[in-house]
Amino acid sequence: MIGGMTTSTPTRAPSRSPRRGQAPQGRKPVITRDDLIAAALKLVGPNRSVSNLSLREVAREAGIAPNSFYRHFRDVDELAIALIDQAGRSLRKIIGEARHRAASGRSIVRSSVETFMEQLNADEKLLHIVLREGTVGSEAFKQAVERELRSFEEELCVDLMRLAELNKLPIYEPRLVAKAITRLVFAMGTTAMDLPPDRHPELVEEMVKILRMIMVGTQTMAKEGIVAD
Amino acid sequence: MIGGMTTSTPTRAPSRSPRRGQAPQGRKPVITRDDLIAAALKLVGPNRSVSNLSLREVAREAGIAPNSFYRHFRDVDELAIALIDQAGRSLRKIIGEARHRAASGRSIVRSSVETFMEQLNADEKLLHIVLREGTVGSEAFKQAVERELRSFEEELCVDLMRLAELNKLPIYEPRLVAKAITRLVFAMGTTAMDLPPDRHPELVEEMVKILRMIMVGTQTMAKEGIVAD
DNA sequence: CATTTGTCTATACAACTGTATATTAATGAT
DNA sequence: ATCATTAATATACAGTTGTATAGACAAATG
Repeated sequence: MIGGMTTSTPTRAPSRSPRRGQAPQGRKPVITRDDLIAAALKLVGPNRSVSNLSLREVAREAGIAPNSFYRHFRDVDELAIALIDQAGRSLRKIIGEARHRAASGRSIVRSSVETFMEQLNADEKLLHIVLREGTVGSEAFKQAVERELRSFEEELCVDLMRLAELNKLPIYEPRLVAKAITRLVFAMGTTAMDLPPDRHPELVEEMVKILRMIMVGTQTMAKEGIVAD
Repeated sequence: MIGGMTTSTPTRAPSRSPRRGQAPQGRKPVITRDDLIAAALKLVGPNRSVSNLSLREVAREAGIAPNSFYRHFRDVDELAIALIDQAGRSLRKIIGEARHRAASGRSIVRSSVETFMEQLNADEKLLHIVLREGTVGSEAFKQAVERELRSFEEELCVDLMRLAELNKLPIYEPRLVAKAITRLVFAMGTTAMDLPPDRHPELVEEMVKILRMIMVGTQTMAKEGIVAD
C-alpha cells in the first residue's frame, strides 16, 4: 500500500511442487517458508503488528534478497495468514494437553486458564499474535483468526457437554457458554499481554471467578428453566 | 517509523493559547484540531486502522500542507489518542442516555445491548475505532482505549449495585461482573463489526443470553455462598 | 557434456514517507 | 504604518517501500 506499485504480474506466484513425490529440480532453496515465518516472528513485538511488517524488513531479517520473498509467498499478508495458522495449531495442541491432564484432576476451569496464561508468558509470540491481530489487517487475515477462535469454541463445547453428563449437572445452551468463555479468555488475555507478569496471578483469579459465574449461571438456568425478559 | 528521520526538533510543538481568555494574535487558523480528526475519521475503514494512517494522508484529506499538521499535533499518534478520547466521550454519552431511558422500562440488559449495537451501525466510525484499535499501536494509544474500557466498567458497576439494592437481589463481586460484561460486549461487538448488519439481531440475542447467564450466576452465588474449587 | 528448470541476487525505479528550512500571508498591538 | 506573532505553504531531502527486469547460480535430466 506504500511503494511504487506499477500493476502487472508480481514476478511469479510461488511454485508449488510440480510433480508430487518426485525429486525436485533446480537449485536447492537456501531458505524455507518456515524460515521466513520465523523471521517475521522475530520482528513482531508489543508495538509491532504482523499486518504492518514490510516485505523488505522480513527479507532483511531472514537474510535474503527482497525479491526472493516472492518465491515463498505472494504477499506479506499471505505470510501473516500462515503465521496465524501455525500459532493456532500450536495453541490448540497445548490446550489439548492441558485438557487431558486436567481431566483426572479437579477443576478444568482453573487449570485451563492457568495453562493459557502460562503459554502467554512462554512462547511469547505465537499466542500474542492470535490475540492481538484479530481486529486489524485484511479480510483473509481476520478470517484466519476467527477460524481459530471458532475451532476453540467447538472443542470447548464438547468438553462442556461431556462434563455435564459426567457430573449430572446439565447446562443451558452449551454452545453459547463455550462462546462466552472463549471470547472472555481471549479478551482478558489480550489485556494481560501488556501487563507485567507479576500481575498475572490476580488476573487468573479474576478470570476463574468470572468463568465460575458463567458456569453457575448456566447450570441454574438449566435446572430452573429460563427466566423471561 | 518510515520516512527520512533526521532527529532534532520537529519544527515546533503545537502552540497552546499563550494568554488565556484574551483575543488571539496572528493569522487565523484555517483549520482546527477537530477538522483534522474528522479527516482522519474519513480515512479509517474496516481494513484501515488509525495507527497506520500517515501524516501526509491525513493532511491531504484535510486539504492542508503536510507541515501544517504539526501546528495541531506532534504526531499522528497524538491525533489518534485525541480521536479515541472523543469516541469514548460520545459513546459514554449515548450509553448513558440508554441507561436512563431503560431505567423505567423492563430489562436493562437487553436495552443496553441493543443501543450498543445500534450505535455500532449508526455513527459507523467512532465506536469501530475504540473496538478495533485497542490492541495495536503505541503504548499511549492502548492506554487511551483501556481508559475508556475502565470508565465503562465503573459506570456499569454502580448501575449493577443500584439494581441489586432495588430488586433485593444481591450480587457476588459486582466489580468483576461489570468487567466481564464490558469485555464481553466489546469483544463480541468487535466481531460484529465485520458481519453484515442483518446478522446483528441474532448476535444481540446471543449476547443477551450470555449476560443473563452471568447475572443468574452472580446472583445464585451471592445467595448460596461461594462454591470451592 | 549441454539443457532445462527452478532459486536467488543485483540493479533500478517510481511512489511515498516524515520533517528541516525558508518564505509568504494574515491578524492584533503599537 | 510598522511591527510582532502566528498559521500556512513551498521546496527539498534522505530514507523506505513494493516490484519489474535481467542475469547468476545450482541441481536434475537428457
